[in-house]
Amino acid sequence: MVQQVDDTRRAPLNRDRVLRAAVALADEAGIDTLSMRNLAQELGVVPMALYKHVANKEQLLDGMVDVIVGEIEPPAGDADWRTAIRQRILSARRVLLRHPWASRVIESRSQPTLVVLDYLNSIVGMFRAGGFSVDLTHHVMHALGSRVWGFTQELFPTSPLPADPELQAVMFREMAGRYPHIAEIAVAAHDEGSVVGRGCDDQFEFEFALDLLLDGFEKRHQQGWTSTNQS
Amino acid sequence: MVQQVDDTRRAPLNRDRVLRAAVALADEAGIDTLSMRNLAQELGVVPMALYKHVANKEQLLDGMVDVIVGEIEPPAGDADWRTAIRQRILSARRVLLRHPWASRVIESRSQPTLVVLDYLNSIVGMFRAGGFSVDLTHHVMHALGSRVWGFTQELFPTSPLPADPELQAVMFREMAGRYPHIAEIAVAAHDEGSVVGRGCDDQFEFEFALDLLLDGFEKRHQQGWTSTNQS
DNA sequence: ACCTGAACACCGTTCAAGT
DNA sequence: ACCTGAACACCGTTCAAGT
Repeated sequence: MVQQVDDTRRAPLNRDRVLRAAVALADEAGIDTLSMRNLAQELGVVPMALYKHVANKEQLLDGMVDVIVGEIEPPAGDADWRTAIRQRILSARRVLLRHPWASRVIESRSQPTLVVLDYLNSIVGMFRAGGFSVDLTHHVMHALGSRVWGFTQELFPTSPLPADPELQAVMFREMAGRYPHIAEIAVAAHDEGSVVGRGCDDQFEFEFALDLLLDGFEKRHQQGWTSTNQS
Repeated sequence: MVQQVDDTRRAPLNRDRVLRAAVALADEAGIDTLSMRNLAQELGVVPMALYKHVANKEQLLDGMVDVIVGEIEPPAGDADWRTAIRQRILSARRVLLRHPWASRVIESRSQPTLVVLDYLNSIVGMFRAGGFSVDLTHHVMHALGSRVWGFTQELFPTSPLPADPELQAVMFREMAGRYPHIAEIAVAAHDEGSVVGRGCDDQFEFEFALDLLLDGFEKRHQQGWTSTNQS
């Protein structure tokens, strides 16, 4: 039995097994726990054995992003540009929600991989297929920014509230005194009448901003906007 | 002379001197070079001496963000909400461009400091003063995201092009073959007729996206949008 | 030729010994 | 009581010694 476990672990390593183990480790233990040393231990090999399949840690992270991109659904062929892009981005978002570390890793990449370029190229192509000019498509991709991956840079990560409800109330009263405007919109986050902000509906916020952007894209497209003829 | 330098360095440390030295070190040598050990050396003290003024490295980074926020211009009192907010955000952007490490550090914070809350509170207040409902202001702040700081999460940092123009041409031809849509919009980045994308006008892209968002905010405000009455 | 243990050059932070 | 050197528990990666 122990022998069998050893055999499994000693199954020949390859790049794919390394990457999948890295994704699994990051999913389970968090990205901070993902070190070359920990990953090697997880795979039952010596740390240096990893360096035969990835040149260094940066390339490991690149490969992990590629695994994630592979999980994004291909575009629905029949829909108009707006719904097709919307669906694709929301699919990317579902993938990122399954892998909470992924947005941080994506942000940290300095060079896109071929797989990433494929994904971006296909999104760009969807705007072009929808009749967008090269010029407008360019600016629209910039405006989308990290939202093509399905994530927004939040102002600050939803700070976990203290468990003690009394302490919550104290914190909230302090907030309301010093930061009345923030307190106001924190309460507006939900309409169940609770006094304390319990965090927001991230999905709603994401779609609100995405649709607002798509509205603007559509309008400029219809108006024949170009970077040189704008008012 | 040497004595005098030593005296300067041994001037009593305080939190402010530590933070300013950290900002200066990050500006000059990059955020990766900013370690507690390097910072201490820069200040001519032993590493552990820093821990009397900041609890740990996280708090040092928090303090550095506070320094940056202090450089953002206060709001112009007389303008309408749209121009006032626009000006403020573009001021924040100029600050961030002076401190290239700042956006990454801001993103990495897990709890906003009091100074950061002050800044955000004042932005929220600007929407409220412009007549925005609490509800709409809430969603609008989310849609703005990191743009209230004056930065966009780029899809991938402008990868420095190889110096060799011949190598550039080869790379571009490969790109055009594999990623025709990306190649197309890369060329559109500028109209000087060069074949190779030389990076984009970041300021133009930022303002394009910001104005598109502000347009959308204005429209929804005028229409009396609420999260419950939307079509 | 392949594999890998030890070592290198770093981290942030703890802790106990020295003043 | 204050200050600080040494040490701890980590990193990613190099390199040379062992098979």
